[in-house]
Amino acid sequence: MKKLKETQIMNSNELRKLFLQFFAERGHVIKPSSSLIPDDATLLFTVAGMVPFKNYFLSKVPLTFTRAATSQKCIRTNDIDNVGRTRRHHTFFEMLGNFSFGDYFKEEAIKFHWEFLTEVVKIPKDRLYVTVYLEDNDAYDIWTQKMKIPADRIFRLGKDTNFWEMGTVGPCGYCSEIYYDFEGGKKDVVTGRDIETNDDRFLEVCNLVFTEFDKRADGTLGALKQKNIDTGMGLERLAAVSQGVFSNFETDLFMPMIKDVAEKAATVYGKDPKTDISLRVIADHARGVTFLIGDGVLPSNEGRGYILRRLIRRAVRHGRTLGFRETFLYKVVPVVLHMMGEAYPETAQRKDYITQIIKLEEEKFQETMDKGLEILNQEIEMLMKSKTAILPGEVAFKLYDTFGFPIEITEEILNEFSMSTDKVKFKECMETQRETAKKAWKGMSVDEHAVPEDVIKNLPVTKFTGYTGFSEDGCKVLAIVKGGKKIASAHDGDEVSILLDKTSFYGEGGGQMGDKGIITGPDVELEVIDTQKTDDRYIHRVKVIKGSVQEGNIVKTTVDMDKRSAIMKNHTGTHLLQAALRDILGSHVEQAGSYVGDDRLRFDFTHYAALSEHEVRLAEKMVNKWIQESVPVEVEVMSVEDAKNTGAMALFEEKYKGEVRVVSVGHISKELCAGTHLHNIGEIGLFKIVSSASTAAGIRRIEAITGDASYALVLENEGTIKELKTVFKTSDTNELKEKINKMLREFKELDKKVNEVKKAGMMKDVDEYIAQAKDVNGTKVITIRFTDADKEAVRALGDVLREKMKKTVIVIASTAGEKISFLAMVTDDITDKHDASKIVKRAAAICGGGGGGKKNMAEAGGKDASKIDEALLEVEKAVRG
RNA sequence: GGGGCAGUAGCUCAGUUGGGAGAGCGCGGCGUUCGCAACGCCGAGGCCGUCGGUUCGAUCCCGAUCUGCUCCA
Repeated sequence: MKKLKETQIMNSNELRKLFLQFFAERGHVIKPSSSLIPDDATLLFTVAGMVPFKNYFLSKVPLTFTRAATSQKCIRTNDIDNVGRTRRHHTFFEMLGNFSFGDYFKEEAIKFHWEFLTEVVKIPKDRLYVTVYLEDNDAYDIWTQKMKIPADRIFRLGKDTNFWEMGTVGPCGYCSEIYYDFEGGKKDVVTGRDIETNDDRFLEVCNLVFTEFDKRADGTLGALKQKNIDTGMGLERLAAVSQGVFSNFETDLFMPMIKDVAEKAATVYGKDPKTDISLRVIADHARGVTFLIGDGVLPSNEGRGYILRRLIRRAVRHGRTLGFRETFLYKVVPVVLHMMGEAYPETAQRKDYITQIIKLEEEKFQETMDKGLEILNQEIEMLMKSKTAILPGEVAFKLYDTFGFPIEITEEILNEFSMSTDKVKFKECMETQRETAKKAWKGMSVDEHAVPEDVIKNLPVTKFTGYTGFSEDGCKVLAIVKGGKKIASAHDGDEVSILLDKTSFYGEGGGQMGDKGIITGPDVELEVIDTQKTDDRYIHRVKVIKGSVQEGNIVKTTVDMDKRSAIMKNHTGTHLLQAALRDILGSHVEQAGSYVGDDRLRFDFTHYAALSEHEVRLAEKMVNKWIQESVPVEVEVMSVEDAKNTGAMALFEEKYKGEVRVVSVGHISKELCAGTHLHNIGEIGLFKIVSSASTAAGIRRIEAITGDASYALVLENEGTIKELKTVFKTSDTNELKEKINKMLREFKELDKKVNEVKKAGMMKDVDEYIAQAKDVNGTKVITIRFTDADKEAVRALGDVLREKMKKTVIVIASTAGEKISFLAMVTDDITDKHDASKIVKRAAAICGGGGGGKKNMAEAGGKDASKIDEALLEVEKAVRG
């Protein structure tokens, strides 16, 4: 390992701080790292530093600042298989970035970064190379003329590396990158191709993106309204350069975990390439899972939770190659947070919770592994018997696909038996699975009620007036949309979406469902079925009941008051429930989703164990106690910073909006929330929890009702009990319980007795039946007829007879209501001559039925009861042959 | 969103040409024993996830649905 004397060695905490400080001094607003879960449904994770600023770049929100800088935590899993094998691939990483929204452009961006790298981090200039886009003369000139970079250190490269675009259309632009030369001081000639391909030697330290174009659908480039700067400098790479190590993993960001895990596995990093990979994977994934859980992701079978689960399982799997057989990953969390706690105090605070979740998931994976091992061992046994050494690929795939047993472990174990698996076939199975999933995905239909983006973008933000009132007069119709297209007017019976300049209808958001109600105009009446919200534009889904409506009309919005007030009761109730749960279970309880409707409320929250009956009752009791105190609800509008200072709970990621609403209920609860709330919690009435369940490991769900709904439930329950009391002829509830219990007990006993008596009744005649036996060609035949006999008793009788007799055919016919059933038995000594199944079939056929069974015992049914005797005679014929 | 597997006693599970619901552990009682461990004997405990279809008859076959596990997106 080559130490670079010239570069000042700095630890990553210092580097992060210096970067932000550097840009703060240059007029940038420093934003805290946004959550790994972006406020953007199209993205699974925050994959780059610019993600939280997406709406700024797209001019979707008004700018309150034009320069910003962040150290942003990111997750990328697209080339997860490379993690651990290379020096640079990570799932979790931090991106240092500075951004300009229509403020400074190329020159400053270049100057800032050059200055930061050479003067703050003190990287020698002769170790740095620069790239620009082929046609970007501006950037080229800035580098050569203003920055005085020799021309032989600048390369013009193509689209792959130096042109940035977000998708097929939209903002895009040229990039300029700065590379670090690990082998600086060599006298050889460096070419652009070296920079592109020799990543052992040249490391991209930062990427400066100059967004100035708007790519149209036809591929041509237009000018963007505002020119933006988006830069990214990987902290891990910067640390490697500053600390003079080739691999990111050898920096202080990873070594503590690697050392810790190596020590516990009784090995040393650098000893064996195979264990080194595992150590790196674990160090990397430990960071990823810590922050994912810290940001509220929980292991599950889909979406983000699934990625998290995969990371945990990959790490555990690599732990196995290091020799761990017990849980170990959760013990790495404190090491991660020891390093990162300074920069991410909120995550460090949740250490116990994160540890707990990982431990649970590790244990769960242990279970699925045990299960898989069992199956694999059976397969191996079969292979040994058949003297083959190759496990079919389909079997390996099934083990993986159905039972979640990792293919690597399958291979590892097979190896111990000098066996292998058909990996080609395995991959084939994987591919078909992938394709079928993709095909099914394409079949998704687009929402026909969706309002196209260009309509939204050209309208002003809707003013919501519904916090204070239910109806609003003088609202102007700005757009009417049907089937994804803007239309001029809508008429009787039409179902359309309508956008207004202001409205009293709440658009679905923050778990609270959208309002319903009516919109009326001079000669129109619209029924509002639902209200949605996109980029702060409220979309009313309406049905035209009467008349017609057109753009420019002035209308009045009137929310369905009964429904809305039920929603408000449920929403304020949800806040109280959360407060109670945090009080009872602990501060790790956090909202993991919610639904606030007019019928009920549903609250999902993080908690590692199922709630006991007692805890549920306790929460309910606590909420009701508060309600009886009739505490007023206060709403304050303030800046995000002020809100945080008051200690309000931010349920969701702040959205870089100027102002937020803080909803507080006395000393009980204080949350950032855009929903509609009551004036006083006393209005809730009775708060009743109706169910407590789990939706995934580590996540619980409580459903509750309030107001009229909970009162209705009480009435209903009361009615049921009253009815029961009438039936059981008692007026006392305790007596009712006793009576029911007593009755159940008695019924069971009676049922038993009746069966016994029936059985005994049949049994007492056993000797008589035996005496009745007819001899048919040397075989005895016993036929019996019962009415209303118990099936079990009939069988018992048959058993007794069969045991007592030899060379005998027994057929018992019995009726139960309309139906007839036959039971035929043949003693074991003559099953070679007579078949109970055949006999019973012949007999049942007479009565219009069929049946069958085994040779010594068979059953059949029939319909025509008048022919039972005839059927029994048929038995004799059958025996006769 | 799509596919695979599973759902049977308190727990872990077995149960095929569709025809009498089982084992082990645990629990209760009795016994051998000074006592414990151990063993033996007896016993309680089941709408075979839910609903529908086929059938004379379904734990079993078919369909739907719910729940859990798992892979893919």
